Amino acid sequence: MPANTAYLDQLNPRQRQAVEHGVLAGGASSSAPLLVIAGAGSGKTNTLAHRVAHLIVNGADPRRILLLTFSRRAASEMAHRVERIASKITGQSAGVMTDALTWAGTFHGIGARLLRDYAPEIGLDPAFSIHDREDSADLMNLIRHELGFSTTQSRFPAKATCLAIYSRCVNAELALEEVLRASYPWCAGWAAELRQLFAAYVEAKQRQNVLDYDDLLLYWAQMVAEPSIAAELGGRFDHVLVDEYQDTNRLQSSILLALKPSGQGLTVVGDDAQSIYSFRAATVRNILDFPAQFSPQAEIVTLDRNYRSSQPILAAANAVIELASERFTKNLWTDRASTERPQLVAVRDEADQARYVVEQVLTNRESGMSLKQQAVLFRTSHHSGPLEVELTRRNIPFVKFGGLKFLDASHVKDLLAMLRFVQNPRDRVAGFRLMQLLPGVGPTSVQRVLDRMHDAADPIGALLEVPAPPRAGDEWPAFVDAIVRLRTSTLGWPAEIEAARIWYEPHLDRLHEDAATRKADLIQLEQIAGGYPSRERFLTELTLDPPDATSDQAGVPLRDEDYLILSTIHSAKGQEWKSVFTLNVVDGCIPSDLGTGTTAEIEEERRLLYVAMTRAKDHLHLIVPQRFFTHQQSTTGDRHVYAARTRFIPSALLKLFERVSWPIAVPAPAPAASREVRVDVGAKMRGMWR
DNA sequence: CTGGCTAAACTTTTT
DNA sequence: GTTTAGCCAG
Repeated sequence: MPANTAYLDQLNPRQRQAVEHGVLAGGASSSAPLLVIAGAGSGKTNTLAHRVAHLIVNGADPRRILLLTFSRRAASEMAHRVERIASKITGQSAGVMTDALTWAGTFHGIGARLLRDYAPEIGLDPAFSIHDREDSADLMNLIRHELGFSTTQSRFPAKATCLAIYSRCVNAELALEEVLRASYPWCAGWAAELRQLFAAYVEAKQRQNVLDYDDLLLYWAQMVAEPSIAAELGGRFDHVLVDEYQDTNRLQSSILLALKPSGQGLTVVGDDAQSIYSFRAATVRNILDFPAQFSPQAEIVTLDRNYRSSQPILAAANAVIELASERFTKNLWTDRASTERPQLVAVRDEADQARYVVEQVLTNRESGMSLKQQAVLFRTSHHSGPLEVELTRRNIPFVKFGGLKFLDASHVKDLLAMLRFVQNPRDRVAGFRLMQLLPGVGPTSVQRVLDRMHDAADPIGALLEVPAPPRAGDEWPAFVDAIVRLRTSTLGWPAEIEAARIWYEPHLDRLHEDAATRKADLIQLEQIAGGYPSRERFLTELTLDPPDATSDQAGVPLRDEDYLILSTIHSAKGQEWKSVFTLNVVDGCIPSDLGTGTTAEIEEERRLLYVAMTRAKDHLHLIVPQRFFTHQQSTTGDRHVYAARTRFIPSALLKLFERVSWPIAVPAPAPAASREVRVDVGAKMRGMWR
């Protein structure tokens, strides 16, 4: 043991137990696997970081530690913390150690790396490209079309639905019929066609040398189903640690089990009360079944002391989750006393809700709380619409997490398709998108060209020889030339992306009215590209870890400034703020209208509210607009509906909240009759055209 | 065959 | 409000 163990004294006994579990001097770990049940705000990240640092300080080789987190952001934050702790312990810069902590990332990111490593041994071309969700849906659509399912009598499920069904089968390790019955009953009649579609989809991916998100896990799982590879891979890592284990799915747990069948050196951390990703096939069974999978069974350490929230906030959050029909963890406790109860704020409508938030945020700032210490959370991305308008109007900077991404913009996707096609000319989705940018080139011409490329041993050679689409004119040779130049270029990265942009810009001008603003985005993309060492790394990592906030696209200048955080509740996982506002705490939003089909779905919505509430340290506002305007194409035009407070806060819980109405007093409008018409503006306007 | 048009359906959370 | 299938002129 190192002489300086003061860092352990800062932990509470349970945390310390989790950190020290099974650690022997020399980095050996000789005991049972470990499950840490870590409630919200219980110092989970800190504990995990201490455990990693403790392992390293005691001689574990950081290059032989596999750290799986939920997002790349979480991975890099963890690496940072480990470094800070380790340098404190050893009294020197521990950068050397933690730079070696190279196997920290998401399941998907690590999977991609391992697959490229082992590609030759599993019959995979290591130059594979990775499709994001939209690319995958596009490919699904191409197949759907080829099979003639797009012109069926009654409508075939949309491309995104097909992909969602496929994805669920894969991630939940369930049969198609099972998934259809449980989650997509309205598609049950299409089972045979869907099966045919999925078979063709898998074949197409293999022919085109592309992998989708699910493949990164699926190939990994298949790879370690081969015992010799499993043993080799498991032997590469002395310690495997998994964060947010409640949000992993069956496939991910099979991978873990294959890597570490005895559980030796395995640590998982999670909280079933915060499980909010079952739509992605995550299952709390992973946590519940974890201990008994091993012999000897895993040791369980529970962290139930909350260091984040004030007592009244925690009391309210506990009360909300206590009503869950099924629970496994205990209530959290804290000694952070406060007299301020969380507020339940009734406002008239969404516009008032936006005004209320802005007013409160500004008041907070005047009393010394920076914008960054405050956050606004919501169930779905578009709930923040009116607030964004109000913030913009009042010149309050904000950064939004979740929702529409920079990479979804069509011009950005166009440019990326160009790079992807250069990287992997067999990528049909990229080719389809790209060639149709040319004037006079439509689906039929593209199909012919891609078919020729597909049949050839050398696709680029085939591209050079294929007859130009008849109406493409000069643009065709220019396109082919651009592709060839990029493939053979000595420009290097990131100069290459600039060359691609220069080819693309005339098309952008032709296709879009607002070409100027779109060009600015492309310059932005080029700057982001500069941060990656190569085209391949750029494409892979951008797909797996897209810049998720508008801050990333605004780049460096914003980083030092103060701004308000807007985030979906999902994207707020693991974070905390002094003051938290939650929008639309009404039935129909939380729980979402779309998520009230089964009890399991409703329970997940309840946990979602719990997650939102437990993000707050000192001040929590749950806002309840009384009235919603609906803009559906109802026959009578726009109407409003009255909303009720969320069912997750029934009357019995109201005593835990302070109830507020805003605005406090509505001044009575002057009666219209007392006002005389002084000028008939409408008549004047009509007169202008007579 | 392409590309512009209209009508109608769909609408969450994310690696 | 946005996407998608289908129609039709050139």
